[in-house]
Amino acid sequence: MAEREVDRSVSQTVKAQLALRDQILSGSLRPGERISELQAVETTGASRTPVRMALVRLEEEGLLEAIPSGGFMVKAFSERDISDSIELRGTLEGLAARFAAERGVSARELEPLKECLAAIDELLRQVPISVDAFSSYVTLNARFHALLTELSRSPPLIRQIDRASALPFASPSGFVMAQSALPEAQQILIIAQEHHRVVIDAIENREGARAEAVMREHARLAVRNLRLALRNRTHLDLLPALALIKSATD
Amino acid sequence: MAEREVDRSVSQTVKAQLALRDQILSGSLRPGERISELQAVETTGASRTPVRMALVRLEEEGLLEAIPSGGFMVKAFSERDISDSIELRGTLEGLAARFAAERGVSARELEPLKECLAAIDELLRQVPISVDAFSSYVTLNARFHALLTELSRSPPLIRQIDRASALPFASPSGFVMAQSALPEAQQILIIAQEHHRVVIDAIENREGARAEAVMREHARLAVRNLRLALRNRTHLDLLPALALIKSATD
DNA sequence: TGAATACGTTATGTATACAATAACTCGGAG
DNA sequence: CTCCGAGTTATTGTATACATAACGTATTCA
Repeated sequence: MAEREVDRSVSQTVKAQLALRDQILSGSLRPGERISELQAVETTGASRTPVRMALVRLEEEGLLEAIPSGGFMVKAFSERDISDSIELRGTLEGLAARFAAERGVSARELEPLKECLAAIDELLRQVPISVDAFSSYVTLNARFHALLTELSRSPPLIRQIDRASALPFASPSGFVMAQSALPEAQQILIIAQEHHRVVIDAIENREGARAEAVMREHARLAVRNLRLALRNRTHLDLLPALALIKSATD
Repeated sequence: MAEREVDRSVSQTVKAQLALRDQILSGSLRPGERISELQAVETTGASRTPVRMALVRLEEEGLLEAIPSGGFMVKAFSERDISDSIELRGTLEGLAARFAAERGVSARELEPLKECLAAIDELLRQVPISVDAFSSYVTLNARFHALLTELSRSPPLIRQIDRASALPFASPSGFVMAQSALPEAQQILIIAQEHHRVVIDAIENREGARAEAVMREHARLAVRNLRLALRNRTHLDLLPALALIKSATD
């Protein structure tokens, strides 16, 4: 064995996967760029076998694309790919909300959602919102969406939503950060929070159709805001996740 | 190198993946059963590295589940998991139909869909439908759904639908075969065909909401029929794909 | 001078050896 | 008789060596 430093706390495969994902999302690896296994071995510290397993997982996750002649490259996305992904996720979350409403949710299960809601309310009281508060918002928002998804009690649906969220631009942190650069950010967040409130209310009152509708509207709001953010390209360098957008790199 | 027979026409990884998937779907490997790598090496003819890559892919595909202590087991599904997956797929196909309607589709692009429709009409003229005709129907139906999905022109959505369809019970062949055992099969297929007709009409007339609604109804029909099929357990041994249902194995 | 082919280099696909961990069994003690 | 523990075995995780295919470069021929 070489002088390789082996971290036994997590598996080499997971370590490599996280490291490579970071490199992709941070923009170290550009869209369309081929990923060299040897290079990945050096940067991640794992050997080729776990690196290859990580590459396969990232391909299935949608961040990488297999090259026919062999190997993998960083996938490139169009602006429409991204807005479609957001709408897709909203559609799935709408289904989750409807399932939750139709199948019934106890007050105890709604408790953490309401706590999340209250915490976000607290943050939004700041005008204008600080960068730190925005960072907290991103975390809380992600937590809210994850909890809501769980309420569906449908493992296949939860799994699929996780997949849809794996695409970074569709993840809360992705598009919420995009919105943070906008002057309209505060107003947007207030509307989004209103959606959160309505979906909980609809679930409590077992109104499946209303719960579904508001989550879809929530996604449409996000799509509109993404478009706005992409028009204001001046702020886009703040958004590493959006480095994946093909057209932005040209 | 041992006396191993190496088939160089396809990659060992793909070969192993196909072989293992077959074993799972055919019921050779039962739900909850642990998959031994060594055993998989023997049955697939590939070595451990490609076998492991195949296992990772099948896990991402949803057929396998990682065991915390290491290795993989065949995933087990409840009846609700399956009906949820069908509804999930219907929801995604509804979105695809809406995208197609809203974004517009040329007559030329609709041509293959209409050919598919006509071919199915031809099959359904037989009363009662033969087993061979049913087999053809499964193929044609899968083709119709695939073509419809393509019309959305949304790579992320197409990808996600493929994923949702990877779960065999949600795939056309899976649940359509389940329906084939039912005495009501013929009537069901006629209604399903009517849905196909409506969605094409809606797309032609650029009625997004109607296109989406009919695909969702299409899925709800499938869910109802799956429930019917599961009540008639006498026919279920004909349906290897449904061997994945947890409760059916008890 | 340009194009095509052959050769060399590099990177991926595959196989296997080695290491570490988890499960199982057997034995002993309470 | 049961429960706990140590040893052993089997299986997975990791590393690396080898095979093969693709790409780039250089040289030669037209």
